[in-house]
Amino acid sequence: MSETINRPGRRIARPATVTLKHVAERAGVSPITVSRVINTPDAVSEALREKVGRAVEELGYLPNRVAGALASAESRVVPVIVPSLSNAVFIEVIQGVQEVLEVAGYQLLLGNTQYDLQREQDLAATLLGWSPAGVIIAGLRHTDRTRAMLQAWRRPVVEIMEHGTRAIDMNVGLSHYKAGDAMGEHLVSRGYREIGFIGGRLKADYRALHRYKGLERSLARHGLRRRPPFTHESKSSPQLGGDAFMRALDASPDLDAIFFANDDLAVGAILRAQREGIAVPKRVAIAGFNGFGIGELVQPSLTTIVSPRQQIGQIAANKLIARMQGRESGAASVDVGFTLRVGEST
Amino acid sequence: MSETINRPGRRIARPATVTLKHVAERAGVSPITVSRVINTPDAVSEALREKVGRAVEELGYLPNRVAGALASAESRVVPVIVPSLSNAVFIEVIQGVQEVLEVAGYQLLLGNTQYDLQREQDLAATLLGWSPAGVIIAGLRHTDRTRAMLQAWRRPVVEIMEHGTRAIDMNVGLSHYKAGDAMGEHLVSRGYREIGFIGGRLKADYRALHRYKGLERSLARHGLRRRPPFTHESKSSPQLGGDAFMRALDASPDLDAIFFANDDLAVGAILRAQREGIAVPKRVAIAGFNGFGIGELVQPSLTTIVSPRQQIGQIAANKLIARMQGRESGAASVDVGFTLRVGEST
DNA sequence: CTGAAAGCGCTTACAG
DNA sequence: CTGAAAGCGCTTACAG
Repeated sequence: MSETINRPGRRIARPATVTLKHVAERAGVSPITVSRVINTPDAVSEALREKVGRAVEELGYLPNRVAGALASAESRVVPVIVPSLSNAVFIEVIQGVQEVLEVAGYQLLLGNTQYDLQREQDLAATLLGWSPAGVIIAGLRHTDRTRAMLQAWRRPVVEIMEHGTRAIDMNVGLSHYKAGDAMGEHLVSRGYREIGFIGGRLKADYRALHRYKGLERSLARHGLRRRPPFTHESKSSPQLGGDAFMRALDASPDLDAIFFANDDLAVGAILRAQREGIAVPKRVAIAGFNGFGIGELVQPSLTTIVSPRQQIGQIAANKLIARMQGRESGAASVDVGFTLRVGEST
Repeated sequence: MSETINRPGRRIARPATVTLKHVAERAGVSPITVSRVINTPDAVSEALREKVGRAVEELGYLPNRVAGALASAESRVVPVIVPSLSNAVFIEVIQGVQEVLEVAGYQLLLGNTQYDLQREQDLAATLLGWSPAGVIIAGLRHTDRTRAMLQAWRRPVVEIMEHGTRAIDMNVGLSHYKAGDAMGEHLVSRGYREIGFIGGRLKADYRALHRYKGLERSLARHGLRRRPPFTHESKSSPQLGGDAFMRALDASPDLDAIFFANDDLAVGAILRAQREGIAVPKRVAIAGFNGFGIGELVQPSLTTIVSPRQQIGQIAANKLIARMQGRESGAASVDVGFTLRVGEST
């Protein structure tokens, strides 16, 4: 299956690939025509479609997307750059993006920054080298170079997860600050007065920090005590949530409610409380953020803020595709909002 | 930022991109040299590296990976084709793959077949068009054309999740049949005699079916009653697990143990049992498959089979990279095995 | 509806 | 350690 080609100044052994040219020869048409049959079948006669289709079949031709991308200066690939894959939130967003991209014939190129903005910058540089049709990237916060790079790039960019002004191009997300504030209001309205916050890596996960800040604002509004967050450095998990919960109660026995940075932690706390015989919400109330299904099943069920995760991915992908296809994509910035889901835990 | 180029038979408006040539001019060297500095910096003098590096900086040059891939007939991209993104198992596998690929400088191209082998075939055809360096694909079962396509392809392929003979190339996984058998043996040894199985979409998710078959074999060995599986058509979730659990007990009150196709379902059943006041394992034992962390936190803790998911991804990626770099990758086929984790639920 | 020519931005395989 | 020439497999922008 391998042939050696000899030409002046060149001698290479490449696997004998079936190319557009071979298909064209077989079908007795020009390569251009084959290209058309493949890319814009509607602009071509039925007879041609059939003739070329047969040649494609017989030769087992696989279009070389790389060559196509180089010639057209655009590939049907969309990088999705997220800070983490261990957080189910991003998985659901990716799912939403993937669903929509697939239907439109685009491929998803996965980038994981691990909450590191420098890594994000390197990743963005590499991924832009693929001439993608557009980019979806988590967050509004980037290095100056990343921003400059994406801004200078002349293709659609959607920043997701948080909603704000000053987006590079398009933006789909919600206000984490308002979400934290809303949870604060809920807890206060339920009569809780000694309210704490548990969350990890708040420097990197600044959206979680915004939720904390929102909570703080709400507490300040009611003249309640604002405590520093109980933090940790490992990635969130139910196990960690349970441990952090016990530590926090130990350190601050006066706490009567805890807002967790996410549902993973909060669900872990509820399960741990159950095991330890700590009454929730009687001894201490527990609240989360995300709205994962499991929160409705644990006992007591979890009060949490539901973010429309999959929807964020879908909207972002749809806006991207609209713009890539030259259609209008609606408002540049979309606030998808959030919902407070009150469970038994508060 | 856009220039119009006029040449015989051609007139296009393309954004003015900085290319290798521009960098070469700026640095006063040839494009080949720039290419070397970028791709094999060790094979180049310190002075050159600096000179070229400066030009790259000044011009904000981003290497065009598409052109590179076309010229070298290989891209530093690896498609990972999985049947689902809503199943955490595949997420963890993807995480493992991603970690390893990133370090080696490869990008992950995500493919989701939605448990549809025809879609898998189309996806594989498209993704091979990207001249990837290798392919990771879930399962040993594919359409004949997919198999033929991957077999004819002259680059490394790793089939993951299940272990078996007759792999296309390399294989990393475990025997789901043996896992089901092992769980059967465990349940029988605990004294359970009326053992059921709950799992969905067993035709598509044939690995879950293998676990059921393994259970059946174990039951047959002990002369115990083999029941048809309780199935459903929606995707697995704790919510669904709880519902299916109630339905199964309703339909077959004599059940004294249930093996769930996965931990999502089993955890849901445990939480539901708790709400309904059904004693686990006294009234009915519950077992799962996966080994997710949450299973250790629910009450009673879940007996399950732990599959090394992240490890599967890592091993697969490492084998791929070894082969792509021309190194030996060890055995073509790796059985990663599984562990029975006995909790309080059996 | 169909085709000839040129070019996309790199890398390869030599020679020096 | 460095460079000139050719080519990777497509698509674009015309003309017919």
